[in-house]
Amino acid sequence: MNLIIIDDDNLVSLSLKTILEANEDIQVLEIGRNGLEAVALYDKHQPDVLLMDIRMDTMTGLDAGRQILAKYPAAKILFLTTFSDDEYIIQALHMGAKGYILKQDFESLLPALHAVMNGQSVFGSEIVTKLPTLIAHANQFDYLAKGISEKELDIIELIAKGFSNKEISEKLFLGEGTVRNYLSTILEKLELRDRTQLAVFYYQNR
Amino acid sequence: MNLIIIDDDNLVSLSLKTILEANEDIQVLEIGRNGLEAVALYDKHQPDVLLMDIRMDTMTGLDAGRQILAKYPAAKILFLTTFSDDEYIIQALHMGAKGYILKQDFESLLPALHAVMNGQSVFGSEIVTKLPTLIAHANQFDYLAKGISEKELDIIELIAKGFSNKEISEKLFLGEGTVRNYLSTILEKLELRDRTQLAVFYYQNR
DNA sequence: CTCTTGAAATGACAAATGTCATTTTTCACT
DNA sequence: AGTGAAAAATGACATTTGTCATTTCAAGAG
Repeated sequence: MNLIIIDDDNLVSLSLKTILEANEDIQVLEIGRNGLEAVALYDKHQPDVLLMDIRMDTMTGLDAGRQILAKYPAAKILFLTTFSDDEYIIQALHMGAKGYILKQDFESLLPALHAVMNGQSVFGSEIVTKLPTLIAHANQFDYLAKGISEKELDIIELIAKGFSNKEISEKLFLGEGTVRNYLSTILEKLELRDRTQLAVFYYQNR
Repeated sequence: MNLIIIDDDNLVSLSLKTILEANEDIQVLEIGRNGLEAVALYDKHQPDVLLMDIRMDTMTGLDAGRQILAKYPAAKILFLTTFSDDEYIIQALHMGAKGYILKQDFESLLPALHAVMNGQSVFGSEIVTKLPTLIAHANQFDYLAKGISEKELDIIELIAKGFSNKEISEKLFLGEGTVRNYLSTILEKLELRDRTQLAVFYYQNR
């Protein structure tokens, strides 16, 4: 099995190489230090599996992965992560990575590699348990980008829980009319018509 | 590595056993034919990994898995499936299964087992790609169970898209008042107060 | 044919909602 | 203290929404 290892910490790459090559059927073709090198090296060798750190300086592992998969859709990419970088997991999944496991977990690496080699996807179990909630929190709509203030966001969230203007005004210590005004501007900013559409929007963008 | 295999098709179990035991470090302790036997056999042997079909006659693999995990939280259960039984995947995940792979995929089985043995979770890649949508569609609320009719369901869906009563009445060729009446009874059945709460309910239960 | 039943409609009403122009309050800044 | 700009409130208004009692209509059962 041919591998390429990418990690910005040379020590990590080298120890991985040593550990893995102790196994006779594994060959580490080359080692890279960042996303750019990952793309180049993949192009050069087209290894069976690409073992890559996710957070690196020059180019993140995700970007590199995307580029590689664009060119080689069948590429098998296994991400290494120091601790569970929650934010990246979904993206990695969505991108088409074959797995996501902890660096520390030396013994797991070998079987994981074999599994990936055979077309499976492998995830550390801590990660799998988190998956449902992670997916839920992904794809968040960026309200702030649309010029929506903190207070407006509060109101959006309360509407998305089904509260009436009156209830919202009480919770936020505002006049009911004020809440109505806020809602009015929110609707305008998001180009929606009424509170129900707002609730729908809220749930469809997350 | 000690295994127990559960499958209602004896032929499957036996061929699996043969294939796996060709590998010297694997022992199949015993074979079972349904969920009940799975629980009993797990109790008896407490194997390293339990390899189990998901859909079986007497007791489904999921139920068996749940019972086993209740008693042995560290149990490693790897589900086998004929084709991608979409409905079960989420449940299996949520239950704490260590994996979910296709029966046909003989070569994958061995590395998958080793990965599981080492604390990873393994999934066929077809399954991983589906995951996001699957999770979205899981947890569907059973409207029919609450005595909600087809037409009422239509209306719920339209409200959950943000349409007004007028718009709904046009789409459904009903009077606007009729739509209001329908909504009224829907709200009562689901113990909600207004259309916004209905939309919220809709999105939170799926 | 009549009776029953359920779907669809009507009309009337109170309450909630959304819009808009205007005012009051607050608070930071000089 | 005085000024300007947000933030919050007010009041008036049209519209939508939800509730309820009642009516209409069609289809199937007897």
